[in-house]
Amino acid sequence: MGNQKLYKGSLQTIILKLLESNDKMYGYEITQKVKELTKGELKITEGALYPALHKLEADGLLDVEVAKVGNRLRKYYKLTESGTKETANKLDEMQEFLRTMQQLVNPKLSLE
Amino acid sequence: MGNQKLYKGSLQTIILKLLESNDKMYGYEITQKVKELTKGELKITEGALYPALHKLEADGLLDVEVAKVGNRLRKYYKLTESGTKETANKLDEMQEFLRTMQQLVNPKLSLE
DNA sequence: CAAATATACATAATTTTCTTATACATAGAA
DNA sequence: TTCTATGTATAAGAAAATTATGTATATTTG
Repeated sequence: MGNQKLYKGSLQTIILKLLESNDKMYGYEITQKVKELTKGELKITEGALYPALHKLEADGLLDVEVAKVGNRLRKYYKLTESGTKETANKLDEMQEFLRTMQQLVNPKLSLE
Repeated sequence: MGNQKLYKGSLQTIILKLLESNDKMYGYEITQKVKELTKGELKITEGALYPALHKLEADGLLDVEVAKVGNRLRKYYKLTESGTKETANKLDEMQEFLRTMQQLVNPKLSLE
């Protein structure tokens, strides 16, 4: 907590992208994967993650499948068909955002 | 309206960066400059812009100077000393964000 | 000349998306 | 046995937008 350098709105994109790469994942696994990929720089908090997963599911972008491992619950999420499409859209939007920020922050680069 | 592709939290950085490049600007001018630099892709709405300017001013990052042009008001904003420092911080954070997103979205690239 | 558009500021209600704190429960390590 | 890890969840509140108005002057266009 407290070290968040993420702009708001990017969490959905991260979740979707991870599910595109990893087929199915559960919540806790996502938090660990993000920590690993960013070498600890970024920590996804549960308070942000679970509501986001629930929303993506409610919006029909994710399917959920409950598994019991030992005596504990896991909820595996995977992309639906429309989730796969939306992932592509979100990634495009992110590229667009990066380009836009580049134009604003370093206009010289876009002249050539 | 409606075409916003900005992640929340990036508007402050944009404003600060523009003021770093242009010394002093007024609100409407900022909206036009952003439109120009992004070739119309990005439109800063007043409902976001003016509260953001007021907050930056309240936080001591901007100074304001009211000018009368014809019969109309203009409020010119410029960076204070601490605003200049904060601009550097915000730009660093943005670079950090870009790197983090790169690690998450295209992990292959960060291997080399 | 009238009407539409551009210039210029502002705020209020609402929504989205976080942070922070709390809660519950099992499993493993110290 | 206590601390940490694993695993999910929600509630209160804050931050930062969107959307919709409101007010006023200046300019362009039909």
